Amino acid sequence: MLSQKEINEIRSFNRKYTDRLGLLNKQVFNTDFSFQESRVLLEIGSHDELTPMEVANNLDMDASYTSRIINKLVKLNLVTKHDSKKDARSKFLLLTKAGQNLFDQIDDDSNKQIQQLVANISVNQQERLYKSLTTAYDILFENESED
Amino acid sequence: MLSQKEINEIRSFNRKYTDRLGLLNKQVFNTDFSFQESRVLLEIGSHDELTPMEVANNLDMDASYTSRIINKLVKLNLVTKHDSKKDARSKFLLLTKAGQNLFDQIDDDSNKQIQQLVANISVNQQERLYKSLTTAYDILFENESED
DNA sequence: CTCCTTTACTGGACAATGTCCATTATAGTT
DNA sequence: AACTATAATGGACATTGTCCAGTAAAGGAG
Repeated sequence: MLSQKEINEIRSFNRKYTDRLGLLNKQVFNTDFSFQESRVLLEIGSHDELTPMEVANNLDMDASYTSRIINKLVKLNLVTKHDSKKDARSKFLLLTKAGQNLFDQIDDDSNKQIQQLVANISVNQQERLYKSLTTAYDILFENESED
Repeated sequence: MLSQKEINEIRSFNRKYTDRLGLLNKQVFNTDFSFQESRVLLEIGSHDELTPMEVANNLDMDASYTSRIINKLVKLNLVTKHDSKKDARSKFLLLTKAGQNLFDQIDDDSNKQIQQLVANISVNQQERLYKSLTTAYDILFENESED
């Protein structure tokens, strides 16, 4: 059982860590696309041939909202919809060349975000941070299915 | 220097950890108040006699938006404004009794959120998680001023 | 096949959240 | 007194997110 003091320290970590990531988000990401648009695009690019519904589920977003975002990405020629042969209600989604380029750029920016996060600490401390976070990851998420 | 693989693992931790906290937020918190309202109330309750501007700065929120939230809390009788004797432009803020009650409740809920986070892992693993996160905290934030 | 229920996707309407700019009043400086 | 800066706030608006209902197809059960 965690003590109240330990719980408070974890809460403190959560607050400062999410604040820091939020700040870096604002600094690092291309302002032409909203955070959610980027998330959807990343999701589509990371798992070929997802359906809109799968995107909504994976990102825990409202189906209608997701649909609108996807349609916006389609209008911007970043994503294409294709008819499923198995289920005529479903579409599956692919990135266009431009979508792939944007994907690569967002991916780069995400790397930059981590580099910024550790920019002011020594290489040794970076290694320690990495180990701490992956330990936490393993404890919290190792017995789960997928990203 | 972190390798690309290490950066990806940290990104993966960030994604899953913030997702998890977000989910727990939704489950745990009293729906009568928005997340930002709760943040403002917690901030006012944690540091007596803040001014609206200080709240906005501490939480990195727009001054106008903060002002509106504070005024809503005042209308709900959770917060009172008092004239500053040093600066007639400023007010300072205090929780009412009801505000203090809500503060305590949100504080409880925040503790519950952490308890949920670790509900399915062994006491040993909880200790390891605690150590990992506080190590990360120290590396990232130990040479800073204040919460 | 027909009826019934469920699922995928979407649009309309709206609610909540957040941003930008201007205004008022006071402070602080010269 | 004149000028500049700051605190607080309201108006207008943009963005983000939610809810509900409708359409079309799938997947049964009989």
